[in-house]
Amino acid sequence: MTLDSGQVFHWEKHGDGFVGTIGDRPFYVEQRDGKLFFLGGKGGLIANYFALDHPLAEICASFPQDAIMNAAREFCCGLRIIRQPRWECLATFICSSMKQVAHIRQISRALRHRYGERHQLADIELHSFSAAERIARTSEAELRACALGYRAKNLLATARLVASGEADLESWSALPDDELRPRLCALPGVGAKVANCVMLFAYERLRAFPVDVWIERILKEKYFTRKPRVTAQHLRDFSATYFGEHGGYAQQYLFHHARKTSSRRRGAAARPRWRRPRRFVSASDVRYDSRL
DNA sequence: CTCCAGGGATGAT
DNA sequence: ATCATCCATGGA
Repeated sequence: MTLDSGQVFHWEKHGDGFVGTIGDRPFYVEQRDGKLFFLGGKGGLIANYFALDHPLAEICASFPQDAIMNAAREFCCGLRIIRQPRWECLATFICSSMKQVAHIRQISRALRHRYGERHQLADIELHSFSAAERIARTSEAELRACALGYRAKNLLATARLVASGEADLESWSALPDDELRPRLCALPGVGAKVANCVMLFAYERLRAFPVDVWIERILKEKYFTRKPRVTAQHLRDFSATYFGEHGGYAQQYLFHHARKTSSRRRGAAARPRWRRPRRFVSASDVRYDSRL
């Protein structure tokens, strides 16, 4: 559920699990019987990436108690906000504007296969995400060949700022939210929404509350029912306070629940419901399995 | 076929 | 501050 929730776009289904890279290390991961089995690299890296130390029960308890939030909380049981590498997260969300999740995955794949490093894991071939330095050396025309469209110019310009060190994404982790956000928004192709996504998914700012078309629809239809003319300012103030200290988590639960249960998706209602695990997977549940 | 998607930059009120 | 328009592409 975590890897299919629209926060990260490069993990691909393989057998009963997923293959992908954490930084520059290839992994296969598979959740089975309340444990997380893996192949490749070290378990500690996985536990950190999947944020298995986040106190999920406490976080979910901090969400507001209302009908919409309760439904999302139950539907998304076990979903975590993971710790993504900064550049990888920033680059993919620059590419995300006016794109469906399925196509963002396609763009991520095109960039990785063209500019990422190739890895071998057992008989599986996979590519890590393209370094900023590598993308900075390409051209806008070449990026457009990856189906980036008008986003190519922004990705290239931001890659060059990051590669040159002018935008030092790692050192920015020490900044408070109200200084980090304007730094991100100053990058080409980064506005309020993408900045909040990067803060939430790559800087562990769990209050950051990205408002995309789905969340805006939920806020207006469910929380501001029959109140036309809600200003963007009002929506910002509301989402910044109402959902509490882990507002970003709440936002991800609302997003994933809405996307997976939307009546527009054929057969969504007939889909078998997620079963609540006996307890959340934690860092002590990570198992290496060479047979995988 | 049509509709719309995890938006941002720019310029006009 | 709020709004209109343009920007490319392909999934549903």
